Amino acid sequence: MTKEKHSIPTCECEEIHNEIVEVARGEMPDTETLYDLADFFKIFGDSTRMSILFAIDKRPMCVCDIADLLGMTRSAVSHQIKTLRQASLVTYRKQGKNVIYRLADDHVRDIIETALLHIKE
Amino acid sequence: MTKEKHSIPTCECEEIHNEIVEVARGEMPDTETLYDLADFFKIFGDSTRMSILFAIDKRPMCVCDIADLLGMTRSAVSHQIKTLRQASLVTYRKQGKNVIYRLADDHVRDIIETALLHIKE
DNA sequence: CAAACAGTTGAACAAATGTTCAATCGTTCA
DNA sequence: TGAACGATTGAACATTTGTTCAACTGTTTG
Repeated sequence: MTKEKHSIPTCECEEIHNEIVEVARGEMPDTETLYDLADFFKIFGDSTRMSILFAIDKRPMCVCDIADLLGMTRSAVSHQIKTLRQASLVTYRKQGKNVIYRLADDHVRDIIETALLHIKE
Repeated sequence: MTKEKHSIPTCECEEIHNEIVEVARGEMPDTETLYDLADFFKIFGDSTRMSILFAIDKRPMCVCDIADLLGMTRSAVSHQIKTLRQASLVTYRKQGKNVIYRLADDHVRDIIETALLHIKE
């Protein structure tokens, strides 16, 4: 694109803390880890998905039950469940015509518990 | 707006687990908590904000330093920092012309640590 | 005081995300 | 086999979200 206005559009203040910036740069996680972390949290960042996680927390349920419980269409639930599956937050088991979903492991509960502590100051 | 197609657009299967749904309904957190939780996680669900959190984790820094470290404009950093401040994830201290940002508390580190465990299977 | 600079803000634009709708898949069971 | 049903999927649409740009605040310092 060879488009340049003033060479770099970023910070140009030289006066402060250049050593600190360099040290911090060396300690940053690699880009992929940062994206993976963000993607992981993105899953929790939707109240519908959060509801689904709480719904199946104690009692595994099928899509139809979840839809009824949360007042959503089955389609919407299915779309969100797919997201949760891809992030390995839920697993499933087929049972007759139904697909029963449950939480994948205990990390999920731990993370939500810690978050609850934080938002209650 | 008085628009109704088939009374309710949700799940209508009656065959399964109505008791389970009712019990689960009684155990759901209230709506506000669900939204607060989702909003809280939403903050972590962006790689830029995640980078900022890691950047200031060990060493408090000013906006200018962060912008330089992450290759962003000061404006973009400031916008994101505002989000982090509103969620009480960072605090600041004025120092001369600069505003030095730091992590607010240890919950933040705990949550990120647990997430790191999860994404590494 | 006025210039310089760190930082903030709002509007506009572009990209990502969630829900709906309709079509489809795959099991079950009459 | 074929109808019924639970579940999934893709495309379209509306909403949300992040970055850029330009203007502005407030503090420092010559």
